[in-house]
Amino acid sequence: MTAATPARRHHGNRHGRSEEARQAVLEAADDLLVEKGFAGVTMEGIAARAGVAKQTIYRWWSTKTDILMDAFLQDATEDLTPPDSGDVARDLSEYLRRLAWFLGETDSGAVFRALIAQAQHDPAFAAEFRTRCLDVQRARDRLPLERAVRAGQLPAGLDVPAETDRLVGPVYYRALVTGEPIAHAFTDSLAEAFLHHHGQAARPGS
Amino acid sequence: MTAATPARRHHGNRHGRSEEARQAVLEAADDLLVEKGFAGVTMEGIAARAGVAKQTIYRWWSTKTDILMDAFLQDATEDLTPPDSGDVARDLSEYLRRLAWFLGETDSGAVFRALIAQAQHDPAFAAEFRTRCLDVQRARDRLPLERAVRAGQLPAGLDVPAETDRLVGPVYYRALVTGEPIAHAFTDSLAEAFLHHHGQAARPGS
Amino acid sequence: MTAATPARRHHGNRHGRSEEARQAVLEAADDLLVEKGFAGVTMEGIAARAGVAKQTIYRWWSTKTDILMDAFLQDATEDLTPPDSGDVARDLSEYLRRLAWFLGETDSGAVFRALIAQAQHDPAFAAEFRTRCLDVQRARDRLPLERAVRAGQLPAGLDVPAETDRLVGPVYYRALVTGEPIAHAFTDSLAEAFLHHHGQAARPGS
Amino acid sequence: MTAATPARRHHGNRHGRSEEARQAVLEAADDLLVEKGFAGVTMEGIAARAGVAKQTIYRWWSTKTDILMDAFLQDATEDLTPPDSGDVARDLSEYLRRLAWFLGETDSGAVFRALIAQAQHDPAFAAEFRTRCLDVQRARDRLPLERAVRAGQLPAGLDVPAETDRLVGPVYYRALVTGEPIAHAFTDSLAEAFLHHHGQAARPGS
DNA sequence: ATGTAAGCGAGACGGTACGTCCGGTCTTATT
DNA sequence: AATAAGACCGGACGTACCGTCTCGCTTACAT
Repeated sequence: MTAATPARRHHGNRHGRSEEARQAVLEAADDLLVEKGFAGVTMEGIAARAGVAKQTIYRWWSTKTDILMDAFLQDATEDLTPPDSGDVARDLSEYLRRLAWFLGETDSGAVFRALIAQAQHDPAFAAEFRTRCLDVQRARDRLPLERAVRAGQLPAGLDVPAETDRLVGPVYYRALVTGEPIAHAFTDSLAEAFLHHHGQAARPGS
Repeated sequence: MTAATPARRHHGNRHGRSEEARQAVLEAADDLLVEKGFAGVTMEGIAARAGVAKQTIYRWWSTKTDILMDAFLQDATEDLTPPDSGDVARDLSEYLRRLAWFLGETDSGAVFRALIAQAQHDPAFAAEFRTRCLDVQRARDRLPLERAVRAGQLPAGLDVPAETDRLVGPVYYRALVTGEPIAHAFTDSLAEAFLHHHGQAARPGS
Repeated sequence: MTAATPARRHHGNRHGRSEEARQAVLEAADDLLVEKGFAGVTMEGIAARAGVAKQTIYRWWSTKTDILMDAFLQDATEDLTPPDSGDVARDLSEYLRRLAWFLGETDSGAVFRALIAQAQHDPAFAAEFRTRCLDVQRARDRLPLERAVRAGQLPAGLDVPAETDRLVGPVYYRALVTGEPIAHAFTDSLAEAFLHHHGQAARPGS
Repeated sequence: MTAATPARRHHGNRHGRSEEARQAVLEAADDLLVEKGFAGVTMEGIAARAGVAKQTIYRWWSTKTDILMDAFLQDATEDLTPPDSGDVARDLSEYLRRLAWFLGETDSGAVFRALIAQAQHDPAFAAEFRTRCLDVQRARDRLPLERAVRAGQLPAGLDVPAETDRLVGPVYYRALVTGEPIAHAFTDSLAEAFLHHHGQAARPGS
């Protein structure tokens, strides 16, 4: 938590909510998802594991997916930050590998997949999810290409959002739809084909 | 319904199940999904709308997603058949357009997305879903490239499954993750980039 | 249960409810009232102790007091039947003693007091309680005087309901309001004063 | 309350409790009981209506019935004071009429009935209620007979408490149990029978 | 033709989780 | 030191579905 904050420890308080309770809820939700799967994430279960009253949960979140969104926002950045070596080829390739790992192997990635799944089931949630979570994620996904354009390594007129979708799309597809493990060869060749198509020769020693 | 079977109308039957009940259940599940969303699809609701006893549903299906899988298998082929004009460029482009439309606009597509979503939430279901539904779908997705290879329009050594994933991945990504409408320009340029990369010049008049 | 009915034992049934569940609920409610007091009678507690689902309770009863009414109706008659020796003085005296014992000492009496209490708190309940329980009880209370009138031991024009209230009123008052134990002397002198006032000399050997 | 205290309006106070808050709570509880019935009297509701913090209530009262007891003690005396004309017959008859009206028609009477009801549900409360409220009330109920004995209008050896219970018992019974309206004829004949039994002829012109 | 057995609509059952309400406790800032 | 405000934990409320069960009816085959 905010390291600056000294010992907290309070139950109920006129001014503001309990940070302790907030953390406990987010962690409980996260843990339950990983341990028992999405169906195992229940409001009752979260409350019990977090040692928190249901009312406290409903005071600050409206649904369990709302909680998972908060948990995701708190954790995702740690696991998934695009590298920035200055070399497009290397950065792109590395980022796609990292994205594949994030989506398929990490706890945050599991939360993310659960949220995307829920967005299929519930349009209202989908809208909120896109605003609060997905836009952040997509901005991260665009970073490698944006940097390369700024650095002059890619043409200035490049349609970065569309090109990003083409690059990361197959990775998400594998993670979400086929569920296959994603080998480095797969992501590397995605990067290579992209750079080749845009007149950027693959680096010899890649 | 199996056209051979004449008018049925029966309650109970020693030998074999009621085709009437089967159809009613599949349609009820489909309708509920479209009308009320995934959360609105409940066993009780299906039973009530189909005019069928819950026990009859449980006799033949184990979960509501099991029902939706049957509904999908019955409907999907009608909506999504790859074209076969003999021209790779034209067929590929057309198929990607059709896939985008299917995933984003049709009722069957909505069912498909719901099933993919459920596969995120439930690994056991995921396995069954992949065997029963996804493999069929992926086979369909591979058809254009497979035909082109057979016809000599693409190199014989092409890794068709991987290349297919790279082609359709961005379409699924748009449909499942971003939820954006998918313009023809997007799918067309996917096809074009693919053909260009494999030494197949885009047709002049495309 | 109707002793004639053979072995029952069923879970769910198109035709009619489970007698087993019904009994279990009534007994659980009764037991909880005696053991833990009125506040200890909760729908959850009844369900848990009866080994019954809450939904099953709500299917047949609307409130916990509704359950207690059924429990009362089933048990009260056993504990409280007016004697009929043919001698007014003896019967009246005996009945008042028995009534005092019933209200103050028995489990059924405790249920009855709880219901009267609830009737103070809830007018809608009061109406139903009076119709379903109290009228039965008052009819019982009137029996000794009615028999005496029929037997010619009391004047034919006697206002039996009003006289009954005057007789039993003090007993209920002691039981409900003061909570004091009710000595035989108290009820006996009630009977004696009543008979004396109506020109009926007290029996010598009472 | 303490009429001496001047105008107030304060939040917090170094010296003693807020008389304002006390009054507001008692009135809120009273009003809620009359408006919404016993179930509508909740600590939260009282606090909200009185514009008082829950903690303030809990500082001075332990339960909502504790509040209602205070409210009763504050109001009851106003509504129910035994008359003292010097004539037993008249005073007794008048007091029973007044008691019937108090129990059945007044707001204080409604509070009193609610407290008696609660005493059925909760033995601990019953004990406190009898000490703090009921003894006062019974003392009031005994007054007419006590005065008559002192004035020589009734025999000196009369068991006043028991006789009082016999007199008022039927009135409480009608008010609490049957819920019927209590006609003057009913109370008058109670008084008459009592006096007749104790050798006191009814006054001719009553 | 008739008995038997499987599938059927109906619906009660024991459960789990839902989202809400209230009870009582605690902390904070104010007066 | 007492107050208004209100967040906190706990637990009962009444509801919605879950998946299982029993029931009595309908039907088609196998006697």
